[in-house]
Amino acid sequence: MENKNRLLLIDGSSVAFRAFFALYHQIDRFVAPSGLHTNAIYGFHLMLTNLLERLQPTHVLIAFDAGKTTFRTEMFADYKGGRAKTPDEFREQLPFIKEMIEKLGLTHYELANYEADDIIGTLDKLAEVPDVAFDVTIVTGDKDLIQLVDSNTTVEISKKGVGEFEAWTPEVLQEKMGLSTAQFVDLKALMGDNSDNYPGVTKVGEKTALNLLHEWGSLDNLYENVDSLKKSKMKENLIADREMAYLSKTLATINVTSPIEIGLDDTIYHDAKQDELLKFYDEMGFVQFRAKLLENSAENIFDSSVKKSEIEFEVVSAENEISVKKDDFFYLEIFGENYHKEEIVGFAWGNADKIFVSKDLTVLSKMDFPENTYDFKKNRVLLNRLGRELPLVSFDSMLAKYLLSTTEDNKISTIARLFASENLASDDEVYGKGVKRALPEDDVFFAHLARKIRVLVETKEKLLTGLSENEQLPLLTEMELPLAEVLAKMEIAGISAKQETLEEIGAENEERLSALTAEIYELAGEEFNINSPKQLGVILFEKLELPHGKKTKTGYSTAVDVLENLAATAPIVAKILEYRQVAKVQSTYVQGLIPEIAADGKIHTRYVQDLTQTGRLSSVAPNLQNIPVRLEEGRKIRKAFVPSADSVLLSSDYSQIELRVLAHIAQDPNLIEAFKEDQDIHTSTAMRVFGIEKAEDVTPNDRRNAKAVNFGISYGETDFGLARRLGIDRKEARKFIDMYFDRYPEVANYIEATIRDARDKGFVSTMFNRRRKLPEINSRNFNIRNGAERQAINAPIQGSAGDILKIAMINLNRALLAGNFQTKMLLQVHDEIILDVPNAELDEIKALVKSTMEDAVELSVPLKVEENTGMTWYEAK
DNA sequence: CAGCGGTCG
DNA sequence: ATGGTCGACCGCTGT
Repeated sequence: MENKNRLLLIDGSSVAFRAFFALYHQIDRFVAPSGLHTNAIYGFHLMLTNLLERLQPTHVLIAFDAGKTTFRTEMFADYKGGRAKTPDEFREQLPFIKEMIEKLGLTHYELANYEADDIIGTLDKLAEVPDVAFDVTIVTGDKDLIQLVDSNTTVEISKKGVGEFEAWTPEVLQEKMGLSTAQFVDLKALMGDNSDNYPGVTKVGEKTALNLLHEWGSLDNLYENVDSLKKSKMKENLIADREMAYLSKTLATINVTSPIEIGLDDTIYHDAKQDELLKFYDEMGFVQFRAKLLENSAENIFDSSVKKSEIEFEVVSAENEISVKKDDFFYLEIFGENYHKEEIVGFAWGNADKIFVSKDLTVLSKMDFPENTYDFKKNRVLLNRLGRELPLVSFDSMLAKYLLSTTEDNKISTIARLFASENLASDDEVYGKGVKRALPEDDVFFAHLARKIRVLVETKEKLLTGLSENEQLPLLTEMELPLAEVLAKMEIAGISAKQETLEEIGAENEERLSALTAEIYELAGEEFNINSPKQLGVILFEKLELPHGKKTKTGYSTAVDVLENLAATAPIVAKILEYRQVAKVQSTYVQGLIPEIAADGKIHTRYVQDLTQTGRLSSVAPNLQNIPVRLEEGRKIRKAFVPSADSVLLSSDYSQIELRVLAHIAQDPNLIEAFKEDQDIHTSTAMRVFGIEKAEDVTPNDRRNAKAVNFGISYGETDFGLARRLGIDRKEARKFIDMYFDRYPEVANYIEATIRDARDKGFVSTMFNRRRKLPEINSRNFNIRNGAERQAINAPIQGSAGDILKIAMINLNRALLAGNFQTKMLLQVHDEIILDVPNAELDEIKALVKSTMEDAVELSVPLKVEENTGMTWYEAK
């Protein structure tokens, strides 16, 4: 297999046509400076780069149809007749596609009187010479070429979009249609081809044709035995259309001996013609491709010899005098992500005139730090480990970029791609990936660090301008930056976790797991891996023949809702559910958390501040925002989290913050009233939606239904989803939702207005101007568009709630400092804060936290905070 | 590395 | 008719 030649054959005509329609909806966005439409050119390029990267071919040929008339039209005048005229916007792009192919270092070819298919078939045949050993991949939009699949040839049919292909091999053909390669043409002979406009046999479509071939094996054999068919309309049609069937077969058959004037050697994949390609991209207005090409990287698929622009820097060590200007940028480098553990491997600072780099950590203990950085929180934690307190900066490029757009990551190389004049190689490219990751030679390493500084310096103004245009500057300077300082403090503090407690739980779990395993094997009658959904599916739904519900892409679903329906009738299922519960706690929370306890007996999570689409935080290594609470089984884990000496844990959480935010944003009078009067919101909704007069007449079931509706609304839930979740009739669910909107009309208006606004502007905003872009909101794909609409409804609600807690944390941090308290914030879990409170401060702190959180912002409804204390996190809930 | 499953708000 | 609830992280399996 190794060193094999790989030939990629592309049906250029059909792929270009696909590309044209894939991006047709955005045709007005794809216009070159000259006015030429470029959607097909652009899409073709995308498909091409995708294929080249994935398949790594050594030889490539892109074949095109030569013109309207071919040998096939001579045989059958109507061949490809009746087709709609190709759109002018498409035809005008074809010459440019061919030009682009040449500049990319690839070959295209067309031949008078023959179709692209025939060129491809002929080359495919040439590549079959035994000792040349080619792997051939054919890419097309047209199923006809499937007739070429064999052990060396795969045919990929382009599906939706520009990146999706369906691979056909002899095995796939057998599996999907029950046909051999040779039978494929007979299929076309019988069923004809609508788009090529040859009819095959009257009234015979794919289904009938397949049945006939499965029975008779081939067209020839079918016609040899046609008389023995029992009398039917189909028999008459077969006999009457015999000639047309054979003509169709001829038309469908690809000519693999076309008189082409090129050979395999002409298709060798050369390097791109860089300068010409750049010029071409400029003409087309392809900024992204241009940037990608300029990105001087090993990964660059065109050419790895792109010149990097020079970078100047000075290497500094402890003996040197250290010069830092206030408005310099600085940047600390570590290998890996976990700045609580990893060492600083280098750092840099500077401005547009002068950049300094160093590896000497003693420099860090002496230098003053400037006011601009990238990822303040990381720098604060790293320097804290060196015993230095990094003063708060005034600008953080990572946070600025995150606020501007959450669609991409916020790496410096990404910032460069979007905002700088020149791209920056990614860390993976410079340092290597996985086991190969290593510190490069000093000159390479320092140059990379210096380039990072150069990008940060160059892009600051653009980022600031962007924020200012969006009215997001306060979000950076008054929210994310001060928050970064608070989060750093929390991460550094960590939360004490008792390994013994986890081990005790672990030992218990192990015993239960082995007992459960034995019982499950007994009930199954054999041993298998209970953790494998695949093996489990076979046991439950094949061996034990339990009724299977939904299926997944890879087999039967064994998800909890499926199993719960079976638990009552099948004892093994109940045991499996119990096993799953224990196994989850054991692997993720016992075995997962123990190694995360640091030498100081604490767990130091990292809050990722620049990730979520809505503005929430996330927590990693470990995630302390999903410690079990719902089921007692897992909730025990919380017993391992304890306060420091002479202190307690205080947990303060906002009650119903998202619904309160919804009430405020939507300005719905009924919802506002309910919260103002401090009614139980689910009971209140039950009364309004179900028309119940007195609160005491609301049954637990009514309240449960109302609660489901309340939550579902802010997610944009449909009647189908609500019905499934509540186990009720879909019609009834519809009634609930309609009644809800009737009783809370402004909520209905909010949803409608938000979606309209999103369509209009392409993004939605929180109360504090945090944005979420929604590029899919105008998608023509029903599912994608609906998904974006639900995100549009939810993001301002979830995001505003997140913003409010961030404000509360900042204010609380200030209040704790001002009051000189020893109390420490430890954790944040989306709507709650967990604090370590010395007993002596408890009363005062409880009041302070509550008021700070409740007064974080003034809404049309009051914010309400509930508190719990305990000697473990388990008790403080 | 993707897919499944499960944990949280 | 379609598919049908938002936002996250992590462990295990199987290729």
